[in-house]
Amino acid sequence: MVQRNTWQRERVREALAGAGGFVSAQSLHATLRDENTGIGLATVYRALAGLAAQGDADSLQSPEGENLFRACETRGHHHHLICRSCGVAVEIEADAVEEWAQRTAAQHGFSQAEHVVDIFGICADCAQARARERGDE
Amino acid sequence: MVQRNTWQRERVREALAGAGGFVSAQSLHATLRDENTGIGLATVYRALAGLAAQGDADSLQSPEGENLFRACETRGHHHHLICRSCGVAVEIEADAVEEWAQRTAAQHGFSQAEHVVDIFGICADCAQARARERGDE
DNA sequence: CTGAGTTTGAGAACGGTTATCACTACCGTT
DNA sequence: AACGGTAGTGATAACCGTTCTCAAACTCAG
Repeated sequence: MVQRNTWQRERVREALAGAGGFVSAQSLHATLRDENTGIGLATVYRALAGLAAQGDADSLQSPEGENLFRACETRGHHHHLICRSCGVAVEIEADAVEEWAQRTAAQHGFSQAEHVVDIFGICADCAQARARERGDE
Repeated sequence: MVQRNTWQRERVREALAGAGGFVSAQSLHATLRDENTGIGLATVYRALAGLAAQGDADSLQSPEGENLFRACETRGHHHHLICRSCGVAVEIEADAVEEWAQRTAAQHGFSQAEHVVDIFGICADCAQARARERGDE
């Protein structure tokens, strides 16, 4: 099986890179649809799965159960600080946490430890925007 | 709105406590169905959501996107070390991680930080069981 | 250019979760 | 103990994100 290059895959890669933060496959598909590319939803899912598999994209589950993807600058293992409001994500490295996870797993006799460490919050911009809106509720 | 006590909710609570590790709403429903309780799926979901809301149960998303629930001994915020193979879960406290999460969020201007920190691995028992099976692959 | 074989895209299928709604059962009041 | 307002229940449909299906289109080595 030889992987072939198609313009669709390339567009998905571009769209992902252009998104900036984490985006769902659905919204990525919507974006591409707006550009009249006619790319199918299934293709977007396939492309994203491929990108994630080769490490060009990072994926995580949102609290709502959606899979979110992001083009990753930092190859390899790292974590994210994600804005619940606008989706912007900051890549964070946490050697201390890596170490803690391994140590904790070992202490309890667990092997092959993997961990999920992500922080969700409201970024400074969104916090300001919200402060301005205050007064409705 | 006054919360009423029903035997269904009680059965869900018992079943959850009896499960030991993390279980999905679906499998909990299946278990209860096997006992000829006739409890509906919707009721199981409602009961679990209620338990989770009052802090009597803890929920997390499995990598497959299911919501898993577990009766929690430790009230309040804590994390889990979960066996990928048998589902058994160990409650872990990680003040250092809490602190790290808050600090990291603050450093990047994020507020209202929540975090997801869970470790998945293979527990000692399952690791042994697997070692015994080795030779197939 | 040609042909084998991968990829695509529309829609169906799927699995988990939530909403709907008529009916039931809980529980404070009488 | 009977009553009645109302929260809870359960069968089913609706929903939503994701994956599968399959004929047609496209890619690329030869």
